Amino acid sequence: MNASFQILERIKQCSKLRLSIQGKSLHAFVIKTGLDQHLPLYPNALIDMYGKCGHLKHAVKLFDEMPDRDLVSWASIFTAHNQANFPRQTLFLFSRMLSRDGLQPDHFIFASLVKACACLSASKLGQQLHAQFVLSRFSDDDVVKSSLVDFYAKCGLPDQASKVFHSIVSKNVVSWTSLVYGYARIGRKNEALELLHDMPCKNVQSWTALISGFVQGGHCTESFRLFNQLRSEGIDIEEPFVLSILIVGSSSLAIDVLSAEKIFGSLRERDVVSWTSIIVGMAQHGRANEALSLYDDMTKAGSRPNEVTFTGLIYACSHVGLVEKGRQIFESMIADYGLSPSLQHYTCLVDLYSRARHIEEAENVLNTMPFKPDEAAWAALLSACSSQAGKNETGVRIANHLLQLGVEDPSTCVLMSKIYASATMWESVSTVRRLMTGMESKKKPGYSCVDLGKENEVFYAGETTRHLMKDEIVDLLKELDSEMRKRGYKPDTSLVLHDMGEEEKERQLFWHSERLAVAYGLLKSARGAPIRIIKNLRVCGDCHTVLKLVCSIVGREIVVRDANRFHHFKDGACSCRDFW
DNA sequence: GTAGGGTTAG
Repeated sequence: MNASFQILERIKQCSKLRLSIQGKSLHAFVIKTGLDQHLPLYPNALIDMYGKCGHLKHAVKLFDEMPDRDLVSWASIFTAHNQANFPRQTLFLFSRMLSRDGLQPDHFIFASLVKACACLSASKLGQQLHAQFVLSRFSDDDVVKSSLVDFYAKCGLPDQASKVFHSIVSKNVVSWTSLVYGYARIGRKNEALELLHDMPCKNVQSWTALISGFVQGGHCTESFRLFNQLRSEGIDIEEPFVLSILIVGSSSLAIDVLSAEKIFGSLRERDVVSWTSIIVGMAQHGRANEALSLYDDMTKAGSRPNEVTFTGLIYACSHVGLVEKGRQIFESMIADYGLSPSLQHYTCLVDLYSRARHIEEAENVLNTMPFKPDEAAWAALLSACSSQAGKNETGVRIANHLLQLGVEDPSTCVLMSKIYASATMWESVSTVRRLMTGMESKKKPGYSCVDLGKENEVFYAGETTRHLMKDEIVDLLKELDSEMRKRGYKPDTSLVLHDMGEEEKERQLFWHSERLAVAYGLLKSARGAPIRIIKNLRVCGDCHTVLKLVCSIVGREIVVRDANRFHHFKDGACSCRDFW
């Protein structure tokens, strides 16, 4: 019996230290010696070990072969999926746990489920779990509470996070840090800093959480100011972790002083994450050639790219129409690096082909890839069909398919409606319009934030805006409008949903938040400086046209980060090449 | 005495 417990101890060590090779040989040993027949608690410890060492498949295999699974088995398999970044699968498996094994969650299960919800920002489900947890006999558990703090922080609900936080009996660095992150993410700087100040146990991670919270929430200027402040106070934060975040932060601002390239250049040691950060940053800004040449440097420097690196690279190729290069990179990822492409990689590949108008190839990828294509993947192809003459038949087929599948993104609806309209399928057009009206009522209010370095100003859509400089803003927008019309601009009202006259629809467009923000930026920023806008939703088609015209009329660069990507408007064109 | 949970990067 002693020997069994010794083996167990060693398996635990392997989990903890992520020693997958030793773990595997222990597994082999257990089978060879027949210990698996006697070993108590077999194979939960092995499932945990495989999960922690990143061998999800092995963990799942052992789990599936188990005749009787207990809560520990389920908790281990949930953690394995969370760690492999499959939070959806965790939640799916939970429903199986209830239905198949009839087990009720304990505190371990609650914690891993809440974590999955946090990863997905699944606020409704997470709150349901919270309610269930409160009613359970585990409601005193501090770790679950801590996971809830993180969950609310990631969902952008710091007040809820704080409520749970204060109910924690023995608060530790994890619970504190989660709340700091929550405040930072939503831009509540003073609260974040105060909390950090009061924190008895702060470490490098806490500072990092603060900075990354600001970056994630789009408050990039703030994160740099903080970074400088911390440096001047002698706090040791020059570790690759923070710098990687700052590379992301600086590439989302496209600023000069501490630009991503500069930070990257100053790194003493470059790991796969810092290389990937700079590559992704370049790719997002449409600077594909720089991204590709950095990739060359990376491999020459002996750093091994991973899945995320490849996402960035294919994305980069896709933006400049380097179809062949993108395909090669995709293949090299599998053949040279032994990585298995995820749904996201396939979606990037579809995007690559679609943007280059290689519609058959794109459709072929969708039909043969080992994943069920999601809405984003179909939408990439649909977009190509709608902008290419003669591809309407394919477009209609895909739109029909999407209609059956269920659509969630209004921009997909816009594409579908375009396709149906050009096929004169009016009945389908109105079906899609009805769908969109339903979405409209659920839509978050759109806003744009103009970043002027020292200050930020947020604008919401609509003429009720009560801004001190409203008159100046409107005058400038009118002036720009008439100049744009001289250059052939015709408002595209096809995306305005409300049932109203054409003129009224144009008025709606005129008051879109990004225009107000750009006008204010033009009035307030230093001459010649780029105007930087952060928008919570996607830029609409009409605003995209307007911004292209405005940048050439005023001779200024306009950078918009919307919900999906960056748009660099310069000399009448956009870095997204009108495909977003 | 035995196994499972929560913070920060791309």
